[in-house]
Amino acid sequence: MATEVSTRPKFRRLKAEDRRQALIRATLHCLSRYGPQGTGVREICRHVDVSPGLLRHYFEGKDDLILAAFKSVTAEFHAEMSTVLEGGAKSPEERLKACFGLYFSRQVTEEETVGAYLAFWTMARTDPLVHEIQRSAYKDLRALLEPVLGALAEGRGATIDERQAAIGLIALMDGLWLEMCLDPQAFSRGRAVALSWSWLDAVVGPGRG
Amino acid sequence: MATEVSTRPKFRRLKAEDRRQALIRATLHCLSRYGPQGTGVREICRHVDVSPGLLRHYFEGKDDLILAAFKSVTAEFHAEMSTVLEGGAKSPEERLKACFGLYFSRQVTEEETVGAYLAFWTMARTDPLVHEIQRSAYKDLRALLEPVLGALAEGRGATIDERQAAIGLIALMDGLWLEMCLDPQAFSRGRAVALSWSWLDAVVGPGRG
DNA sequence: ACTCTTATTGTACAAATGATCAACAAGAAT
DNA sequence: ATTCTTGTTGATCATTTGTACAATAAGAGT
Repeated sequence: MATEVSTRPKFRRLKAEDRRQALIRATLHCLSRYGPQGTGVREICRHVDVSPGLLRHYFEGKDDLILAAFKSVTAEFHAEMSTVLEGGAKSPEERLKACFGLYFSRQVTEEETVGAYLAFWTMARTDPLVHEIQRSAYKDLRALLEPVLGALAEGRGATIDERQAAIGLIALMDGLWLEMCLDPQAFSRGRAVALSWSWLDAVVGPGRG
Repeated sequence: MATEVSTRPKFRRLKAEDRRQALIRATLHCLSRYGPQGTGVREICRHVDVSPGLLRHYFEGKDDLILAAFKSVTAEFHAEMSTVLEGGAKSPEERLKACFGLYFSRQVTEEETVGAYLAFWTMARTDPLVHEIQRSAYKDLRALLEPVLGALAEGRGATIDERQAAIGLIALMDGLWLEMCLDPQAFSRGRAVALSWSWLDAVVGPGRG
């Protein structure tokens, strides 16, 4: 019997960007699942099967990692919202339907984001960097929604204040989303979507329902 | 010169309930101002000018204290909402106006509650006890709103699903409140109130505006 | 004055935290 | 094969955390 001298590698070297992404994903996972308390350097690195010391090779520290995670989340969300709301050919109704789908379906079901957002919002209150990300993410979403709402109103022969309508819709969606995450049994996903639609109908005039 | 033998007390003994309340208030203050990270046993007790050890005399531990703080907040909020929404003689419009006043004025201006709520919501995702408080607080608020919304609709000759309307209004208010707290410059308090009214008008039919 | 209850203190301990860094080895380049 | 770069390790440090507890003294009752 041959002595197993084939020393298999004790670890694998990953490309810088891959490792970064892995660490960020693990951070989001911990933040969502265990909250800020349970999101320690060791816990994060354990999820990537990596030594705690490695964190500092890719990030300046824990805070920097969490900041990067927030940036990642908002960027991804904005990208998805972009493709959904700027879909050129589709009608405003279709775009908004897809928007509601993003808001109420995936994020809630996977249950992988609420905890992270709660953590980010908490940090945004004391950390200027985090606050700025939150601020611009909100502004970007509003900017995406305004023209769609304008088009919807125009199509229905109504005149609205796009800015105000966007603010209202975002608040409604955020509120529904948050309460849905905090207690999934409070009301169904379908009701959240229906409430969003009825709000729209009320603001821009009823569609062909 | 008389030697100042008058040994003034090194500390004052307070009535149990007073000390409890003081500790709870300090906890909320820290939670709001510094976030969960900055809310340690030592920091809390420093705000009450009390030794760290005293905490365990009134509470089973830090978690118990925070739980008590959450109970306190929700109880106070419910009490205020009760007096405002159940005001017998007043019209539904007047009651809701007062409700908006509570939601958007005091809590936001003082800026003493967002941080606490974010912390509680975070805990609610992992701690069943906290989750139950959050759950019942939501249910209670909804129960307070439903009859008022029903009366408002009836007064305007409309028929609505009170439950659904309450869910929508709460979500809208929570969303507006949250975004207002996260970035006070995003929109004004007046706009938040106006948006709430326009939502109501849209749902139950326009009032004499 | 004296006693007695107990609110309050202050130190100390064990565990967990984020950060540090010298040593190691994987894998590409030669 | 050998060298070289650097991604990775793992033990360690200084703090900070929540908790425990024996000692102290405030303040009411007598």
